[in-house]
Amino acid sequence: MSIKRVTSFDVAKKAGVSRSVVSAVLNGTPGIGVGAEKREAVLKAIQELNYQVDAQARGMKTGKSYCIAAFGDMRSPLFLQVLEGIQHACAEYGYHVLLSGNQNLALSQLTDLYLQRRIDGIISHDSVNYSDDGWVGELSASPLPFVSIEGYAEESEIVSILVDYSRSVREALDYVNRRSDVLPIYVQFQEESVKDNWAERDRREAYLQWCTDNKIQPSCNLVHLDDEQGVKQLLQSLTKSEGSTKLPVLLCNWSIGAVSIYRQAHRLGFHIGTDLLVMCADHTLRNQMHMIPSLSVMDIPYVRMGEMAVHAIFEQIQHDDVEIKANKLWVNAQLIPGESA
Amino acid sequence: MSIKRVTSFDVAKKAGVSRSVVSAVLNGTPGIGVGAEKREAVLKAIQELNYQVDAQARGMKTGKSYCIAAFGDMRSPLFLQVLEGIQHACAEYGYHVLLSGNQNLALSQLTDLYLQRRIDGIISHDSVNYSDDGWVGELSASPLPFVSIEGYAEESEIVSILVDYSRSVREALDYVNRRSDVLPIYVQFQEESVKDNWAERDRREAYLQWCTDNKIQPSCNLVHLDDEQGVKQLLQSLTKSEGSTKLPVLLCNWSIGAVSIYRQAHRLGFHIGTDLLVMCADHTLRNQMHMIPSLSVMDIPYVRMGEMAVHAIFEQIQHDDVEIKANKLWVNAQLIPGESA
DNA sequence: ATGAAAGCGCTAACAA
DNA sequence: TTGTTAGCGCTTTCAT
Repeated sequence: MSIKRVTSFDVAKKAGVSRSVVSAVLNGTPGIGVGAEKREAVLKAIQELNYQVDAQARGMKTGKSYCIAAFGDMRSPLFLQVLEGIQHACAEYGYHVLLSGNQNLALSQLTDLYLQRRIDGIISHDSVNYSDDGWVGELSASPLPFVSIEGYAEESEIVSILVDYSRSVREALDYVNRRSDVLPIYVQFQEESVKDNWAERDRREAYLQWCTDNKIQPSCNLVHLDDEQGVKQLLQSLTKSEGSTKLPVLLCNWSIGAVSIYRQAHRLGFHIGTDLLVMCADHTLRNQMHMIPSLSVMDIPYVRMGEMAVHAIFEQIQHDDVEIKANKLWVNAQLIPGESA
Repeated sequence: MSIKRVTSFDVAKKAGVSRSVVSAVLNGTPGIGVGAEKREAVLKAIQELNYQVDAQARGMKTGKSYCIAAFGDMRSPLFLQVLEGIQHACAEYGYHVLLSGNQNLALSQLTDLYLQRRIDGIISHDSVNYSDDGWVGELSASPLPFVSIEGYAEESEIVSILVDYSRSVREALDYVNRRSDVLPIYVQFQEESVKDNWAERDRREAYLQWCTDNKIQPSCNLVHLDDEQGVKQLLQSLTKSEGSTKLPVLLCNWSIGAVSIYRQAHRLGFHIGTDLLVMCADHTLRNQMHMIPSLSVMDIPYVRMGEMAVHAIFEQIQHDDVEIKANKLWVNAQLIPGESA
């Protein structure tokens, strides 16, 4: 037998009231008034006994667990930022966060978690092109609130927090364009596993549109992430057109691409920041300060996206009456200037 | 009223047995034999009804929650690695992870969490010099299993997972020393907020001892992290002694220090990897691949440390009989070679 | 080997 | 306004 737990009964006894009064004081149950002195007595007893409600017992009654599950790729540092936001926002609601890395846990198993733990909601950090029809189906069959971060962009049923990538590109371009005579060149790095998706399209098209608006001849380059030769050739092509007085600026979609560019520039003897500017439209690698010279990037506010997801979850929890509303929440990347552009 | 839950009663009814049999099948309760056919029937009913035990109800009976809490700095990418290990190992035990960032939650509040949620254990990711006497006291008063990662090194009561920093330095030195005629120079970066601690001492002393063993004149340098001048002077001092045929190797305690070194080397026109080698005795920044040239580092296996912490927790849970045992578990850093050394 | 029954601590409907 | 009571779903004696 373990140590005796302090229960609401003990509190009630000490305060000279019944357990329901204790419960009412704790939960502020509407429709039940509690006299001021009684309330004081209860509060005092709680203090003195160091009473804490048993979340499991409470959950048993209410059918809730006061927990939300966070699901994402445990190897991606971005997920930690998301978690930070989730944790922070949940704390405000008195909720806790149950971690569900997607290494060994498939999304479908989350349904079981829901059944076992009575999770009150799920926040999933997905890749930008992610969408799972099966999951959408399961979800619509259950009353479990769900919010995706970065995923399900084209699935209007699902609430998701999305980044306005078009805008991030425009802001980046406006930033580099503050210097006169720059020639922005877009570099879209690609990876086998990541197919073209709306985010890449948005960025590319924002670049093209911006060039049109600013009467600049666009140059859009697709390069595979491992393709060192490709980057090298791109850099060399810049030298050829050196006749132009314009300062070339490489704007790349992923900050990991900057590593390749720096590497080749280093080999070719180009000085980034003077011969050539570099700017990244995202900051996935979080290497802004680690690059030399430091990188100018558009930082994506993952922490805030985590917080927003929590608020969106609670909106679903509270208004379970079906309202017509936009299920997509958009956030903006923020410029972090560095020495590279 | 929400959707009716499938309970063990439903399963029992469908299988034509009583609830206790269902429970016995589920938990393999010792001392209770269940006939083969009955067992089959129960299993089949569970399948068909898609029954899942209610963790809260179970927890209520057993006094456990099948959850462990993970506590750490949500802004440090290292913590995510730890979480990955924790999550992974917990899954094997059928446990879940409750996240407790230390942003808004003080360690003392964890006690409340324990009372509320009946947490079965706590894993805390601490800084290397961390130790909180008050917490040690609270802990000894409660039966709550606790394991610290990187903290409480000098607190023999507490179980902690620690890194053998001496060894990481020796391995790094042996690695650079494979080339003939290198001159290893130790650089200890310092930060206001981080005082000298056992880990720094271990590294420094391992360096000095190694130099003695290898009959090399040691050079141990303390530099403040922001002290660009200091790094610059250090690099310049290397040129002066250029008369020596030895290739200087800077071994630094933190991989963040490499950024400063690269930056100054870049300014002074030194080529890292040829004029000068650089090696880091840890990999806190996780910038191995992002540096140009790529960095040689000793990587600390935080994922595994997380897993080990979970195993240590379960050892405490299972053997609650007090055994005499070593409370400190040591792990080794692993060499990741790069181009810098 | 199996079933009946007693709670775990809480909340909410109801009775006073 | 306050106290009584009936479960929530499970595990675990204790009888059978």
